[in-house]
Amino acid sequence: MRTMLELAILGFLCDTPLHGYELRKRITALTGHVRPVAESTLYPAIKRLEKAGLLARETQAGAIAAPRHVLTLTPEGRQELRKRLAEPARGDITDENRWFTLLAFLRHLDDEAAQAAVLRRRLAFLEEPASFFYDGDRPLRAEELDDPFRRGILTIARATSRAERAWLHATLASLSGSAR
Amino acid sequence: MRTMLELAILGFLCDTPLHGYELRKRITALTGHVRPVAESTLYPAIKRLEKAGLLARETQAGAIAAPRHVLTLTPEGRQELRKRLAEPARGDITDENRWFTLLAFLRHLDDEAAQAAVLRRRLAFLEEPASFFYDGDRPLRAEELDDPFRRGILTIARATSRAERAWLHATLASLSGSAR
DNA sequence: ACGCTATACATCGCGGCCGATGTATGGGCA
DNA sequence: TGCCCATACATCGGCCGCGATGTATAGCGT
Repeated sequence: MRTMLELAILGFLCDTPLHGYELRKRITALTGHVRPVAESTLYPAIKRLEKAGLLARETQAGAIAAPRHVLTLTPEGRQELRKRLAEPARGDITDENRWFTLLAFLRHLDDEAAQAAVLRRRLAFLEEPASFFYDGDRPLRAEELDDPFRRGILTIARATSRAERAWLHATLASLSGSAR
Repeated sequence: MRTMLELAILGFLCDTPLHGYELRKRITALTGHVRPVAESTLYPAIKRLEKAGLLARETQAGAIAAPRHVLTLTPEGRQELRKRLAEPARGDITDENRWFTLLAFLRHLDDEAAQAAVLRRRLAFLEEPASFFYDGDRPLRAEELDDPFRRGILTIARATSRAERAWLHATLASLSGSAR
C-alpha cells in the first residue's frame, strides 16, 4: 500500500470516473516512459482500493468490447487521496519518480498552505548536503572525481537540484498560503 | 534478479572485497538518500549472488564484533557485472535511479566503445519526444499547462534532460572509442 | 472466411522488498 | 555496574510487481 500506482489511480479518478483500461493508458502516458505499468499490477491494485472502500465499481455492459467496470472515487477515497498528498511518506519526497507522481496530483489538495508545506519538505530535502560520493563524511564535488561517469552523476544531479530549487522558490512565492 | 541492488553489490565488490555491513554503508552512501537499503534486502541479495556463483564468502572470525563474512567477486561475477553494464535492461536506461546506479559502475566496462554505446542508448531515450502530459498524441509543453505543479514537473524534467544531454555529448566526444 | 489488432478484464505463481525481530560482541559513559 | 549504541549477521511473513497466459468481442483488411 501507499505505492505510486495507487496514488495515480486515486489521483486520476479524482478528476473523473474511468474504467481500468483507460486508467492504464493515462498512467502509461504519465510515467510509462520511465516505468511501464503492467496490467497484472494495475488490476490487483484496483481491487485493493475497492476492497478498502476507496473506489466503487459500476459494471457497464457491452460498451465497445468486453464489459467495462467504471470506477468512481468514493468520499473515503477522496479523503485518502488528500491524506496521501498532505502527509507523504519520506520516500515520496526523496525518490524523484514518486515525487513527480505526487506533484502531478498535488492540485487536488485544495488548501494552498498544505500544498506549500509539501513543497517545503521537498526543498528541505534538496538543501541537505547529500552527495552520492564521500571522502569520509565530506560530500565530494564533481571536480574532485576522476571517474567521468560518476562526475556525470553529480553534474546532472546538481543541474536538476538547481532547477528544482528555483522552481520551488518561485512557486512557493506565488502560493498565497505559503506564509510560514 | 537484475536489480539495482545486485548491480551495486557486484560493482562495489569489483573494486575490493568487502563484508556485508561495509557494503551496506557504501550502498547507503551512494543511493541511500533517495532509496534506503534495508538489511533484510541486502543479505538475501548477497545469498542469491553467492548461490549463483558470482561471489565467494570467506568467514573472518572475531574481527571486531560478530564474525565477518568477507565477500569476493568470482571471475563469473566479474563477467556478469560486465554483462549487466554492457547490456542493460530498458528500465536501467529509462529509470533515473537505475541509470545512476549503472553510471556509478560503468567504468568497470574496460571497453570504451562499449561504454559509449551505453551512453548512446541513454541519449536516444532522452531525445525521444516523450512528455508526462499529452493533448491526444501531441506532448504538451510546460507553458500549455494550467496546473503549476504539473508545469513544475516539465520544467524540472526539461532542465535535467538538457544538462544530461550536454554531458552525454561532451563525454561521448572525449571517449576515444566513441566512433560509430 | 481468416487472421490481426485493439479493447477490456482477469488469474497464477515466482520472486524481490521490507518491517519486525532476534542474536552476539565490544566500547563508551555515567 | 548498568545501559545504550555500533558492529555484524540472520530469518520470517506479508505484500507488491510482473511476466505469462487466458477469455471475449468488435472492427478492419484481404
